Amino acid sequence: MEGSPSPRRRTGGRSARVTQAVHRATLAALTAKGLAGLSIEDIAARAGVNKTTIYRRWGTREALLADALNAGTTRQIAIPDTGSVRSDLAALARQVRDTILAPTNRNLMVALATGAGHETLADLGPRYWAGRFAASRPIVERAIARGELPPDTDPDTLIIQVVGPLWFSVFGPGRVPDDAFVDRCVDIVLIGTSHHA
Amino acid sequence: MEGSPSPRRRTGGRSARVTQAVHRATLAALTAKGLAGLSIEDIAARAGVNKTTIYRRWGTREALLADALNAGTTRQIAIPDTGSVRSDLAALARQVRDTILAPTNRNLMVALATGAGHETLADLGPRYWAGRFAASRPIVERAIARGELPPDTDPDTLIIQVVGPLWFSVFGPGRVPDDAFVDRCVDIVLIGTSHHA
DNA sequence: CGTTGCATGCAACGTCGAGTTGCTTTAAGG
DNA sequence: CCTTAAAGCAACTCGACGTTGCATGCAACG
Repeated sequence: MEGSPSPRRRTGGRSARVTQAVHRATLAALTAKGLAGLSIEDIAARAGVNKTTIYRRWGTREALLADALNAGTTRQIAIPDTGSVRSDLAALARQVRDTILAPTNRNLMVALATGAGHETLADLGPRYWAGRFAASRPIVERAIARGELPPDTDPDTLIIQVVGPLWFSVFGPGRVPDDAFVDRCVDIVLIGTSHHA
Repeated sequence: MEGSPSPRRRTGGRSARVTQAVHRATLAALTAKGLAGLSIEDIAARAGVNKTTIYRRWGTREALLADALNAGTTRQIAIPDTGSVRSDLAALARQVRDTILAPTNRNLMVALATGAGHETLADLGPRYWAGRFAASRPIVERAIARGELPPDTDPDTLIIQVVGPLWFSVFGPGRVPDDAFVDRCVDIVLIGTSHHA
């Protein structure tokens, strides 16, 4: 069994174009209408593709979402490297704030949080965040190397503590963190981390 | 016009029972299935009520949700008063952590965040959080009175900074904050706040 | 350059839940 | 006990979902 010659699958040209268009359309629809009210027919219309194509290639809405998010969140982000932890973190924090304030990304974050229950979408959040943390980690590592932070500082924990308040204030009470608040978040964590050892 | 005698509305007995049953059923359905996949027919079935009743009394799913949440989130929470900020905040933080870890409340939080866009649901989040902050504020005020915190400390900001990392780590990367992490969040903010002045 | 057959487009269909409507039944308010 | 607001019930329309059969197009291979 399986001895048959590889069945000549078609990955180039049109198929690739369709895949890309559908991925884009899925993310667009997701950020526009949120996870609820995300219909395959809508996505098909946005992508300029027939709905049967989507049904045949992805089957369920969840599978499509998972695939689109995996393909879409691979884009890299610029991590600041200014020479000091304080300004690095401040820049990162402002960047995070601006990101989560944009309605587009808001819906995406909420969708990731919502998907934590679903079988198919459960690992999307962790996967996404693993990428973000991996990218941000150097900030802390450089700081440790410079002697600005204790050597046993855990990068991920520190980042969570800086970014957490911003995140919460936006997604919880719905406040818009101003620059002063952002800087305060950075300072408090730096002071607290240094004095903790 | 409007001179007619008050039209004898019927709020007692059956109507009240129906209202309560529907409210309960709505919250149950919400926490069970999330905001997506929240159908009026399902709610009607859970409440043991005919769906036409719901359609006639509330009209849209959003209006029903708004009403049910407003009625449901009025329940009070116990705010710790142990004699020191540190243990007060630690107790509060653990309480928050346990709350957001329960799938039931998870869905509710996500629903509140999701509703930020909708016209009808937009003010539910802020309203809910205003209640929580009002309840938690005394912890900080007592601390200031005791001289444990600088007099110009803003209670809401401090609470955001303590709770934020917990919230983020649960709803973002999906980590489960252990007691050590929770305590660390409290300590860092207290140290940072004291040294900041 | 021609052939093959995989992937897509297209159209029609069955199914199901949402939401509506007219009428009947129950029970609150007097 | 009477009136009538409010709830129940049944049937209906409508639209979106998802499926299926067939025609078309184009990538892969000779």
